Amino acid sequence: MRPERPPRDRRLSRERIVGVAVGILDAEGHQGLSMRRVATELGVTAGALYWYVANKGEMLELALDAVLGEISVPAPDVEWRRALADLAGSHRRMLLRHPWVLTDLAAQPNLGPNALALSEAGLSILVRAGFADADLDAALAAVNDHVVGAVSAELAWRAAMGPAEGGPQEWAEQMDGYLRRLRAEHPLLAGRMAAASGVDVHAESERRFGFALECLLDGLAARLPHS
Amino acid sequence: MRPERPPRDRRLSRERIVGVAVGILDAEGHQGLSMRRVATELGVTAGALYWYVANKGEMLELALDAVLGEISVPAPDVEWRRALADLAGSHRRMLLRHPWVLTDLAAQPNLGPNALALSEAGLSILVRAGFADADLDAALAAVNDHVVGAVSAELAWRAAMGPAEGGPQEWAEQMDGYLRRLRAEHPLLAGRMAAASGVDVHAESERRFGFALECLLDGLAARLPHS
DNA sequence: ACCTGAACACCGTTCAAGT
DNA sequence: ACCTGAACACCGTTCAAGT
Repeated sequence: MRPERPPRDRRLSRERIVGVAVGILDAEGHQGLSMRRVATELGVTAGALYWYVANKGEMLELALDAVLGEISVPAPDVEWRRALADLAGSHRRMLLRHPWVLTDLAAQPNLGPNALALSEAGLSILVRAGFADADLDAALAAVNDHVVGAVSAELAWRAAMGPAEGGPQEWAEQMDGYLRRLRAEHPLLAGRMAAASGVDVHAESERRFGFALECLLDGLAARLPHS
Repeated sequence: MRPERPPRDRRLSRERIVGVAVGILDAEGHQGLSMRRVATELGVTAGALYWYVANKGEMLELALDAVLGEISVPAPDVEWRRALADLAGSHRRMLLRHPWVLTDLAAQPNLGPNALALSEAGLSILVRAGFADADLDAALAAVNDHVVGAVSAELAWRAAMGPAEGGPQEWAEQMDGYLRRLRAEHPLLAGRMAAASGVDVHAESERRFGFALECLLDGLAARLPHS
């Protein structure tokens, strides 16, 4: 009990900065992240960060590449369809852990070391499958795009279900009136929303993710040069 | 020449507000949008906006639904694969016109009238194709996710190519050193990047978009109940 | 080399007060 | 009903000055 806390490296560093940045982003999203907040969390003044980082944008780039490192690359002897599905699954789980990444992906160029390693891993799987040249690029893009798009939709769905404030009763009444109007103008959608009201968002999202991925893999397999 | 300008409705309205908001977002992205900026562009004080709009978030929601209305829905007698491809294409072009939408889609629930109409249109095409129940949802999600993911990747690519400041010479030298290091650690990626250096980003993005979409449609067709 | 403290030019939002 | 003007609590970023 002698030292109140272990001194734990009072010294600043890029690593420590992006560490707390990722922590804040995970907990509170982009809204909660400010240079001043990161600084105080490190027991330091805002201006001090600019010794290690050019600006907020660079800090975000570093945070982005840091979490890209969490994606696990399948072993090189796994069959290509399985390997691609595993890679996509790991990619998806990482995006669900760090939802703020999606907002960055659309804007930032994203050329950090982990991003490059990830692309190389995807390419090697598709080369093993038999793809080459322009189709190789298109195939990798197809899988990556599906992951990004699917997680984007899953998060939006979760956010739409989230604000169940005022008890489920008020929400149900509000939804009831909403559905009644909907049934008149958009009958198909109303039917699907009614069917979706009881499902587990997480499980259903995972099912849809797999469904589209299998469609995609079937389509890719059919386009293999000599098969 | 008598009146300096036509009086053009000095009165504020939700419509006029989201109109200039969309204009600013198109021209300068999320970074350029502020309540104060919108206000001065309307010749008014920032506080005045709060009479028509609860906060910045609501203004963004309205802007999002406004541009969703630009997507054109194919006629109900078009064959389903063609109809789905047309709808996806129109969706894609709208996202390329308003890149800021992608940042919103990941966060905002997006349940405005135009969003609902769009979902209904997609569902009706897939019902016509023969899908039902859970597969119907998954099929629609698959197509939408592909559009969102593909445009996201296209914009990131364009942004990465964009900052060709200091002349193409400096950029080429920088890229040269980069590629040399890349060739050692990531040979496949280095090869693809070299091959991509001369291509037209717009045309190649469109090709990849179509490639993955055809893969997806093949996969969907194979999963039709009785075919 | 590394950090503080203060400043600058911004934000979103609220709200009395005017008309 | 609709808008102003001022205020509040924030931002990112810079930069002299300290150590």
